[in-house]
Amino acid sequence: MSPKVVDKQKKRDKILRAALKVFSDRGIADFKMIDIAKAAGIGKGTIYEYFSSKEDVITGCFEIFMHDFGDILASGLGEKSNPKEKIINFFKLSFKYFSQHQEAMSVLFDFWAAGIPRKHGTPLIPSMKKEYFEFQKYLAAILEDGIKENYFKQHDTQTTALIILATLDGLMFQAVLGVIDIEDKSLPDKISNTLLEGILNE
Amino acid sequence: MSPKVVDKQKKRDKILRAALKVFSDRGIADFKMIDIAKAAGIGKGTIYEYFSSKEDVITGCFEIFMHDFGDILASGLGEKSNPKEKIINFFKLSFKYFSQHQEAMSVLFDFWAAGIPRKHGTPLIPSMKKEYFEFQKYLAAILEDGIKENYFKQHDTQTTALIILATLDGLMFQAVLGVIDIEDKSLPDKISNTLLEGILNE
Amino acid sequence: MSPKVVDKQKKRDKILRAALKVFSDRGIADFKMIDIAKAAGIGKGTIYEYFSSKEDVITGCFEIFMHDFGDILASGLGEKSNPKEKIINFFKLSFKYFSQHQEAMSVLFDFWAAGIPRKHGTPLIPSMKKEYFEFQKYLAAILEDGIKENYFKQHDTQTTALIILATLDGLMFQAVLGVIDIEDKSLPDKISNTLLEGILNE
Amino acid sequence: MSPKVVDKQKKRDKILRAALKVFSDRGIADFKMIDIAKAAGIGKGTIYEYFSSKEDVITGCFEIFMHDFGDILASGLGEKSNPKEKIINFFKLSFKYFSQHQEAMSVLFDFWAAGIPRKHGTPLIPSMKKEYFEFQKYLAAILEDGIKENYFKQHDTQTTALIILATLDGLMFQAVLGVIDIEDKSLPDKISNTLLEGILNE
DNA sequence: TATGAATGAGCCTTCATTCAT
DNA sequence: AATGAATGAAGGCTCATTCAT
Repeated sequence: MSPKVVDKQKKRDKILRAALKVFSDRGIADFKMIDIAKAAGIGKGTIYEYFSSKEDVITGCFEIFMHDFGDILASGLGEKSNPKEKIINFFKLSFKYFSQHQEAMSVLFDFWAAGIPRKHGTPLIPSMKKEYFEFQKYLAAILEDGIKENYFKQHDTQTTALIILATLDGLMFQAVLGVIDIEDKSLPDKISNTLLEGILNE
Repeated sequence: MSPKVVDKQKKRDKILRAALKVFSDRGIADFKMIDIAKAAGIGKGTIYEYFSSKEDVITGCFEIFMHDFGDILASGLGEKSNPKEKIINFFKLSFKYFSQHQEAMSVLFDFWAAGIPRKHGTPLIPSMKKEYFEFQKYLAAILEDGIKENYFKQHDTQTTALIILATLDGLMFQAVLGVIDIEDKSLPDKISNTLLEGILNE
Repeated sequence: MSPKVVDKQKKRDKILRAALKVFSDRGIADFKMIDIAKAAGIGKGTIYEYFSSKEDVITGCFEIFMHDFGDILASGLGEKSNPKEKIINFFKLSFKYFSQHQEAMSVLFDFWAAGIPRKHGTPLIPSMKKEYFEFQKYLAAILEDGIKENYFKQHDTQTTALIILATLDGLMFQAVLGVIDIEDKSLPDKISNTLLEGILNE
Repeated sequence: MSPKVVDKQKKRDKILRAALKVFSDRGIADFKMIDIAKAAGIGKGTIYEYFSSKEDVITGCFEIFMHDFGDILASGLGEKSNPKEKIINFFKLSFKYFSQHQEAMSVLFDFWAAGIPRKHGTPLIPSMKKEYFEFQKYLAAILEDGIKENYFKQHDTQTTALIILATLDGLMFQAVLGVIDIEDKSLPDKISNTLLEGILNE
């Protein structure tokens, strides 16, 4: 009488975790649906019980990635009171997340490429710009607070926020390439020294 | 040496220019060989007279892109004597290049994604890391000069070079997304103020 | 004998009625098992408690269709004594049936196509020819009676029966296409005038 | 310099002939694209150089079928002057065509089923009704001529035309089922005797 | 040298059927 | 008995690549 009961959300999540692993190993440009099925230990057709298409898996994967990353940031948010420390902490938390989720790091740039608007067709991840603004807002708020607290000079916080984000993004790419090591504990301070001195009040 | 060779080279280049346009419009993940043939105004089979495979076109395209970009940097290299100006100039020249080659900007991140090493298979652009080191060397040399000239503090120039590169890369991504405008003439100074103050000697 | 068996039969019938509706809406070539389940208000798997396969549902559906249609004919059989009226009545009863079962009308030609013998494989409805002979027998008997009663000329009743059946079938197709309207009460007489005059005794 | 030249129209036609054969052998509901490729002696992908989809092949096949059949009718059109003979000739020509194109006969009823309008989706052959009206027009014109020539009684020629068409269609179905034999030379006269006497002027 | 018709490997997706609950 | 989650066989279609012209 009662059919098999499955936690749909949980299984969807399980598939997405498998997908992330596959994306990381083969790249979004190259993976096959069967790869994900195998990685998730399920049949090929089962994926389509939870996702409508290949693209839907990619999009879903981006969403949990953003969600996870957002959680990490939120969890470490209130820890520091010094505004400069907060920014450094942003780098530290980011490094920590990607250090713990190596797969996410490789995939990040596939996501980027998939988020770029094109003359032809809709990008796979149309929400990329919106997501970017969220991060900008997050950092700009910290900078604004820093100015209010007289810790930072008066300056264009929106642009600085973008520059900080740009640096993080670029560093993540270097990490993926193997040019830098995000486990290197001295890195956040070096970044801070290069990036933030210009906006400090003497 | 013979005119035939020159012609071959010229046509190969023509195809690559067409390819870059196509990559920009559709993304490297999505383009078809026929797109390039149409864009180049030639037959589908003709591409294979100049390239051994689809991958070969992508790789070739990355090469002319790097070559072009290198030329721009080299051409503007000697213009400034002030080390800080040299770094700012690096951003200015980069912005100028991508401003003049909008297609290249969209494709940049496809190239990035194609350069990431994977657990499975060889990346499409295996030379990415090597190229990255070239840029690092270029910037580190400027920074070292700046230290010798007592313009910059003593500091870890290799890491600073990477941070500067990271920022440029990240900003390019923002430009592609439409978050920043690289035509904005105030941008290089803002970047310099945020990035370089920390390493300036008072 | 036991109530269970009756229930089984009843539910099987319910599924077949739902199937007929689905066949009508989507065509036999296009329907899915899930469509029938939904139309019957049951689970997908439940169909397989009553039918061994998709083909079995189609066959079963054809059977109830023939059964229903046969009932209609049998019920109206004895009403007329005039042989010509009996033939006209055959058309009238057929039109009445399909008028009351619009779904059956659309499906009729799917059944036809499914009844055609092929070089490759067995037709879905192998009994089509046998069923056809039943109708031929039914009509030929009426015609033979008419000859005995001196109402009809001596003629090849078997062939005439087939011609009458052919005309009915063809008209049903026109009705499905929307070329004729089987509700049109003048139609049976027009048919009779065209079809039967040739065999009437002056 | 000059590429391979192919008579696109001829090859398209070749594929359609192969398709008709396949439809006949397996039915439209059951055939695979690879069947057609094999029957045409070409590769699977080649079909898609000439047709956009599986459906497009079916539609194209219906078109050449109608074209061929129209040609047969047109070729035998003027041969008879007696209006009754013209109608009989219509049957004779139809029988001749299907006798010479056995494949077309089996497929006819697949086409029919594919022409039926459905509540869900567009029929594969939406032009079926339009085609039907052409035949009706063709026969009604012959009947009208017969009336003018005082050969036929005044009567509803449109309906008679439909009844004649209906009979032909139904007979073709019987032929496919193997109930009648269209090679039987006595058949057209029997049909005429049953069908047309009622509209003859005594 | 240039071409585009031909090809088939390969992959996404569907859906009839199964079976654990 | 009833269910619907799971499955994988199957097939339509794409497109990089080849090669006859």
